Amino acid sequence: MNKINRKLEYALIGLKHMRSKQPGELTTVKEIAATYGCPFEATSKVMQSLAAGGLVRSEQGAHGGYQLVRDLNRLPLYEVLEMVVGPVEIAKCLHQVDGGCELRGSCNVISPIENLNRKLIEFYRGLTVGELLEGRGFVAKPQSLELRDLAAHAGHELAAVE
Amino acid sequence: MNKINRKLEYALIGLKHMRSKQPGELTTVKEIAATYGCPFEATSKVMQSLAAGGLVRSEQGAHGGYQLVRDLNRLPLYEVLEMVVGPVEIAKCLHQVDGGCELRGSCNVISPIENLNRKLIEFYRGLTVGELLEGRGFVAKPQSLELRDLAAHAGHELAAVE
DNA sequence: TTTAATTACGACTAATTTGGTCGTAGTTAA
DNA sequence: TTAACTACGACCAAATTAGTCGTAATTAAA
Ligand code: SF4
Ligand code: SF4
Repeated sequence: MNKINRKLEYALIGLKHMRSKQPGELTTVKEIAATYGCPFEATSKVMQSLAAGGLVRSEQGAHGGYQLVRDLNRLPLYEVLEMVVGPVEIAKCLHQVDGGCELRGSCNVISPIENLNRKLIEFYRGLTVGELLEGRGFVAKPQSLELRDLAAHAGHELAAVE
Repeated sequence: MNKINRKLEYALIGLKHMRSKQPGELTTVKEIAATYGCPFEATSKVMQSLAAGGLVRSEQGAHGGYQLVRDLNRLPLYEVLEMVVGPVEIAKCLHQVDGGCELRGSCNVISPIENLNRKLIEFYRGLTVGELLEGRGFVAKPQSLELRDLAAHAGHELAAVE
C-alpha cells in the first residue's frame, strides 16, 4: 500500500550513482544495472525519460552514456516525478484525459481532492533531490515538537529516528 | 499516474457528508451511496474500517448507521489513510513482511527512500481532514502547523469558514 | 415472533496499473 | 565492419486496486 513508482527508485539510484562522477564522465545503463541489480531495460527507459526532461545528457554510440547536467541540490523531486511517471494527479477527475470519474457531478469532495493534489505538488516541489539523497538520519525541523504533540494527542507514537 | 486510493475518496465523501449532521444523528451507507453514487459494498467496507479505527461509531440493526466521533479539525489525514489503506510505506524494503526487495544489499537509495517515507508521513500528519474539506477554493496562505497547534492547545477551534 | 433494515465480513472476480521483456533501429568509437 | 552503446515501440506478466457476492449478526418495529 502507498507504494511509490519503481521508476522513481531507478531514477534515484541512477542519479545518486552519477552524482559522484567527475563532470564529463559518462555512466552507462549497463554499469548501473550491474552495480545495483536493477533491470537493464527498465532502467534504460527511465534514463531516457530523464534525458528527455533535460536532467541528464545522453551520448550515443560506443563509449556513450549519460551524465548529469543539473545540480541535484536545486532539483525539486517533483521534476523527477514528472519526468518518469508524469504529473501528480491524484484523482481521475483532475485533468480528465481518460473520460474522468463517473461520480463527477454528484461528488462532494472534488475541491478537497484538488486541494490535496495541490498540497502534494507543493510538497514534492519543496523537496530537492540533493536533500533526499544526502540526508542520512533525522533532520531536526522546527516542526518536530508540534508534530510530536499532535501525534501524541492523536494517540500515536512517533517513529523512532535513527 | 500518482493516483490515490479510491477508498480514501470514499472515506472523505462519507466524512464530509457526516460532518454536517447533528450530534447523534446517524448516516447509513445506503444514504451515502445513493447521494454520491459510490458503490454500496465498497463504501460499506470503508466505513467499517473507519469504525474499526475509532473515527466513527456504528450502530447496528434497523435504523442503524454511523456517526462521527472525532473532531475532523484535529484529525490528521494520515490517520484516515492508515485506517483505509494501511500505513504509508512507499517501498518494499521498508516493511519486509513480504520478503522485501531483491535489490536490497546492493541498493544505494534505501536511506533516501526511508527519508522520503518519513517526510511523506510528516506531510500527512500535518494535514487535518477538516482543513482539507473546508477549503473549497484556494487557501491563500495555509496556516502553519505550529499556529494550528498553538490554537488547539489554547482550546480554540479553527475558524470553520463554510 | 416475524420481518425489514441495517452493519459485518470473508471470499471471490474484474479492471487497471505497474513492472519488466523483446525486437529492432540508430549512433559512434575503434 | 564491428562492438558497444542509446532510443523506442510493442508486448507480456505480475501485482494491485476496485468492485461484487453470499451470508451472518443485530435491532427496531410491525
Ligand atoms: S474527487 Fe470525486 S469526482 Fe473526482 S475522482 Fe474522486 S470521486 Fe471522482
Ligand atoms: S529502496 Fe532500494 S531496496 Fe528499498 S525497495 Fe527501493 S530499490 Fe529495493
